[in-house]
Amino acid sequence: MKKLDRDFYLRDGITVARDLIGKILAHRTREGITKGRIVETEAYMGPGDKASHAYRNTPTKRTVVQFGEGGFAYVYLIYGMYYCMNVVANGPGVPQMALIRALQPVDGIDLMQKRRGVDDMAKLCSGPGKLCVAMDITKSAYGLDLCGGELYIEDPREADLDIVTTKRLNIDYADEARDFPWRFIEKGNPFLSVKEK
DNA sequence: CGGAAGATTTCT
DNA sequence: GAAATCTTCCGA
Repeated sequence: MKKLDRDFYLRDGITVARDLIGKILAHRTREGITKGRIVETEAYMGPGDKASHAYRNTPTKRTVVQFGEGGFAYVYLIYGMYYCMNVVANGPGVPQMALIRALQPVDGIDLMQKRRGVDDMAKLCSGPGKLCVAMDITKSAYGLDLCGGELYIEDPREADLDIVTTKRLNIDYADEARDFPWRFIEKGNPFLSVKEK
């Protein structure tokens, strides 16, 4: 299977987020390799997007990788308990990214079950915090090059995916940014973080 | 320098 | 519905 190359990431955050649907996220660790098919993402567009950590357009120790070149992993701790994995999009100086919200387990499922302490496939990676536990993505993955051999994304070249666009979740504080239609999911997929109504 | 709040999950 | 518990932002 072909790895996504740098050019894929050097586009705007919305395009990258939408195109990531159906791709395979892979993480190679000492214990073994885990892979998951991306079924849900959200785009965060930096300045002008109040839900983004880069809203103020000033790099901090935590967000500095967002301001670098696309194709790197942005991992951060949320609520002091869980990690969330993002893919940096666009070129240097443009803090846009795609948050990976849900995966469909593909490889290393026994490893995921062991890390999560859960057997139910549908609950292994159905949320940003969960999938990071299942894939063993922690701050040590911060800033990894997705074009490298440890953490990367493969392209299975699936055709005719049915992608649905919705509003983003859990950002009620972000005023008008709440209503931006920047969440992308594969229609009808049973591994989404929130079930379709 | 101190307090507040958040791109979440899990259990009651 | 609340707790767990870290990083960052903003006001004093």
